[in-house]
Amino acid sequence: MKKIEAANAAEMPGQPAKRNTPQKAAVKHALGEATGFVSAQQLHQTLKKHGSTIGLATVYRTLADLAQAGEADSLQSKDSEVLYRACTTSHHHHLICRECGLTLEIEAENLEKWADKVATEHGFVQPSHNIDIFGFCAACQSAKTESGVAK
Amino acid sequence: MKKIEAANAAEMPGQPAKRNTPQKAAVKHALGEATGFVSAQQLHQTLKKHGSTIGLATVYRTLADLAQAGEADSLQSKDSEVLYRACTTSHHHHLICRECGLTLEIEAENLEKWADKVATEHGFVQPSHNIDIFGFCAACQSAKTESGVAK
DNA sequence: TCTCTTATTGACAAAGATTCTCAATAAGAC
DNA sequence: GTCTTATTGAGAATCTTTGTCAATAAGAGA
Ligand SMILES: [Zn+2]
Ligand SMILES: [Zn+2]
Ligand SMILES: [Zn+2]
Ligand SMILES: [Zn+2]
Repeated sequence: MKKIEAANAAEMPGQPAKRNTPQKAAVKHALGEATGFVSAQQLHQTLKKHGSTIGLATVYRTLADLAQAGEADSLQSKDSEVLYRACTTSHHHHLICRECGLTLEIEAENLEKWADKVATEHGFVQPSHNIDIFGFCAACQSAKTESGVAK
Repeated sequence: MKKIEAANAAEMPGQPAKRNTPQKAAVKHALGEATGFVSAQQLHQTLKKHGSTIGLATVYRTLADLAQAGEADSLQSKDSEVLYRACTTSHHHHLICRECGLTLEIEAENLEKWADKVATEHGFVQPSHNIDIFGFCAACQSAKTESGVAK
């Protein structure tokens, strides 16, 4: 029969208690090692390549948890898959070419502050953000113009 | 045999000439009508509901074109689908609760300028951006704390 | 207006990504 | 150790997005 000793101190209406497992640690570590954004599938491959027998579903679950906990940021790739990045990684944003995919890293101290301030002002905690700028790079720009597809 | 009179003025190495079709117009219109972000599937449903016999693939293709042309912004939903929004819609950003999904609209004139400036400075044209802030709203925050799942 | 070339479309298949199911396993508390 | 149950892995099941291809119809030119 079930023990109903709930009132002690760490769960009740909320979610059940989380457990620490080597799988979660592995995903977290792998995400940290990765440079830039990576997909769940990629991480799974990497982990297996390093000997882990972790399941794909677990990678997805862990990544989703990390994102929800604000420990990872996610982004949508052109290839219709979700990419993740550890939040600790030197934080920066991207300027991406809609045509060729060229990506430049952007830093903006003020922006970081602004984002956190907005969140805080509205009573939100553990703020994080997704900021990406898109456009057509100089190269693709001229390529288009030259080929007559101009304006 | 093919006519090779290319050199006249509007295509050559680039893409073939685009054509205007009622389908494209319909998607564009539906996207404009929509309030906020919508998925390709949603738009397809809406269009069919309004009598259109447009194909799902066409909706996807058109949406992709619009996004590429900078006429629509896209965003990744929690439900792993891509959401689109007509660029004309009064532009603003979102502060989203990672727990309950509560979404607040954020406006920031300076930010818009900043984003466009960054793009321009790096030689990019037709700039657009995705800026979203995440966090846990006050309600979800206290809910967690109370339930002991706190920190 | 009539023709001709070919971009576009729609239905369906195919590919992928993400989630679900469930029996087996193993944290974590006692 | 023992017990409860969160977590896991494998595979099925879903679902979103893309590719295929014959049929259709813009748009340019006659
Ligand atoms: Zn480019
Ligand atoms: Zn930032
Ligand atoms: Zn909330
Ligand atoms: Zn903006």
